[in-house]
Amino acid sequence: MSTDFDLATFLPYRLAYISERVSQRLSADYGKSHGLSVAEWRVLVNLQYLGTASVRDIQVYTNLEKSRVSRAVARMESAGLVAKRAGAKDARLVEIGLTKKGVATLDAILPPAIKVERGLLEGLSDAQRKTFNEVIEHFHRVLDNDPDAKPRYEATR
Amino acid sequence: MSTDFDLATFLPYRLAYISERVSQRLSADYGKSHGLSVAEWRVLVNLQYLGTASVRDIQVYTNLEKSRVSRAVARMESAGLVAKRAGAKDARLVEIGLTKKGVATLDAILPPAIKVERGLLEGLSDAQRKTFNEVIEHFHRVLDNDPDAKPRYEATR
DNA sequence: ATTATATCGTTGCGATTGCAACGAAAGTCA
DNA sequence: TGACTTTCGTTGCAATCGCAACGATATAAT
Repeated sequence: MSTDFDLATFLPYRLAYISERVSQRLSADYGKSHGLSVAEWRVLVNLQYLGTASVRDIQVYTNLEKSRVSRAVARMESAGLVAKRAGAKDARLVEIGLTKKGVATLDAILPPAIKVERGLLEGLSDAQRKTFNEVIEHFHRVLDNDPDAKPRYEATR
Repeated sequence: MSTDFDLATFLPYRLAYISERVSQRLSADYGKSHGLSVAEWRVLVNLQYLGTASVRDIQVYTNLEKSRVSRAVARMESAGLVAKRAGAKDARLVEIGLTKKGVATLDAILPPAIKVERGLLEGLSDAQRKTFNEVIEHFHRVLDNDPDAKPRYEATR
């Protein structure tokens, strides 16, 4: 029977497409200039926000799979951007923090990213921005109540 | 100096996160039941929409890299979902079309996907939906005018 | 016609991914 | 204390990815 279906107007596709495009634009800055991957970018940014964090912390905040975080951190350690040491209280945890070089990289990388975001939001009214955020939050709530969806913050994945 | 920066409120991250979550929810349906990847799902859906298409057509419509399309089509051919034959007019092109099995799979896969979309959009006012689409379109326009962004439809990539 | 250029689809390659399994280190309960 | 369970981070593995290079075909230029 196959109903006529246009991918271009399909919400999940539209979300994926705009998301990819924005992400690609961001990495045009931090990828070229500093050779960072998306995962590494997210980890870097979160370390600044969290100060010191375990792999698990980062995993939750960045919504990245834990082996991806682990490997991103390993690469960044080799690159001298972060430092790792065994947890003081809990030896299972690893305390990860930014090095000076990491902070410097962050300071070089963050402004252009913020600039891109500003460029995207410019020209929108406050009402439009507000509604946009409300709608996204609505999507999340729908998924929160959907047993087949992944939880918003997942412990182990 | 590192300004305080919260990833959670950063637009590109919010887009990536909701997009991932929705996509994950979708594939919970078509992935489990039919073993399809995201690429294969998009190709399948577009073949129904386009009728017969070349790799290049699909590449443009689905916004997937061409080798990804090529491999997705190859896998789907092995699975008996699509049929390939050399182009009649232009021998460089490949004419790809759905088989009966492909159509049947599509008919099994599309309704749940549409249902998920409906669930997401339910509870929103028409005004909210309209604004949401306008905002996304605005993002695209900003990127269209950004020389560092990837074109909306790219010829070869 | 011949040469040069462009397009299409596939494939080799190295890198990255997610998943599952694992050892190490807490935590729980008797 | 000792046995069992849970949590944390890493790693092996197979699958997938994007990029670049390629052969094949078509188009353009002279």
